[in-house]
Amino acid sequence: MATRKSQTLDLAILGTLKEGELHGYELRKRALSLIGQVRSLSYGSLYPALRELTERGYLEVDDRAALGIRRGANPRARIAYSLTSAGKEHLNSLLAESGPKEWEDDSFVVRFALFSQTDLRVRVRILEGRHTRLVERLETIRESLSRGRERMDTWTLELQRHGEEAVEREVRWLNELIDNAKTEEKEMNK
Amino acid sequence: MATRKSQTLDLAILGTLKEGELHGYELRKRALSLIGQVRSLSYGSLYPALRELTERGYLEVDDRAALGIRRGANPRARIAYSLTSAGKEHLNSLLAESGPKEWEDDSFVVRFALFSQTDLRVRVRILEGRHTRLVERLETIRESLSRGRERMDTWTLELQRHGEEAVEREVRWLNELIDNAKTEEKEMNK
DNA sequence: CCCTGTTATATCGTGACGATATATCGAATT
DNA sequence: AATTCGATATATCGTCACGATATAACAGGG
Repeated sequence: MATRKSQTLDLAILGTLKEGELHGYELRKRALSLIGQVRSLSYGSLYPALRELTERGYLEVDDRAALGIRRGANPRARIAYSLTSAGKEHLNSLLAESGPKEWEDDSFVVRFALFSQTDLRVRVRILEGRHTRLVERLETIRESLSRGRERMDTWTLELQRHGEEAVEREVRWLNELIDNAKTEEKEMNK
Repeated sequence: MATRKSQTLDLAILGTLKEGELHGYELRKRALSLIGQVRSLSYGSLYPALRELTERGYLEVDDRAALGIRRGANPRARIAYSLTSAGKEHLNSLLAESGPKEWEDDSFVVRFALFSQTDLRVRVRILEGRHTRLVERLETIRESLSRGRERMDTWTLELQRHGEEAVEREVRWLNELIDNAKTEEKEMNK
């Protein structure tokens, strides 16, 4: 059994499927509207993933259309996938656990898009993790900027400057979100 | 002979090597300072690329250190790579030609970082190409924003909003750069 | 009743890269 | 002077992700 890696893709699929059963084609579109900004999602990744998640018991297949016959022959069969209860559990544990590379662009965006299904405390943890990561990146950039200053190519410099700005913006954005979340947290504890 | 695809990597390597001979390890660091923001560059990609570029005659190897003996056995051998004249030509043609996917993040960043070696007219073309591409992306985002409005998840919405802003900024940035370039162009024609 | 575009599932080859091995050197640390 | 440790440096291999592509059914405009 081809063991895939990317938990990110699993998350995206399971998270999208949380709101009801879907067939592959539609699933892809929905998932892309979540994560399309930073990731692509080709069928070459999607269908193998769907198959494996089914094998593992996280997904259930309801293929009324293509019952039994002509597997793999008839497109337009509309094979509907839905979460099993094990699948829901798995989704929850994925949402709660902190995987490796949790703060990478891909992973963060997916987790963020699924925030409405995520516990408030976990949300804060994810936001803060991303924050730390970005501040680190900012330091790296600034260091390289001050180190090079005179020696560096004009255009490389300009690129770096622009990159710095973008990261700064995202840090500020995160700050706001973290503030909001913490306020919300306090109000719930009252 | 393993034929690689990515012209982007070729560009990065040749462009970095334009300023003088380097060995792999150092080359990687320099190249990363150019494109590190958007791309990673692992040895698993770098060394095969170096080998192939050498085979194609674009690179020349000057391994004083590891002359003849113990190939592949001795690290620290400091194998220095430098551009051949064919390599310089190839670099120039890569810079001038418009490859497929010219406006992807990766490709654009590399081409931008090498602007000091790029003809002014080509610079403008690249900037404008990138501009069009981003405006398209912006339209897609906006469309999806207005289509969903009420129906869409709060967090997905917020993510999209933030993404929109980032793209808008980059468009403005490009506008400035294009203006500058065009001004420069006119002054040269006087 | 074509023709074109969209919906839909599915697979395959391969290129890219993470992980890892190996080894040397310089500079602290003891 | 011995020893540790991190940085320097080259190299390869297995495998995963995905682009490209095939197939075909359907809707609807002309």
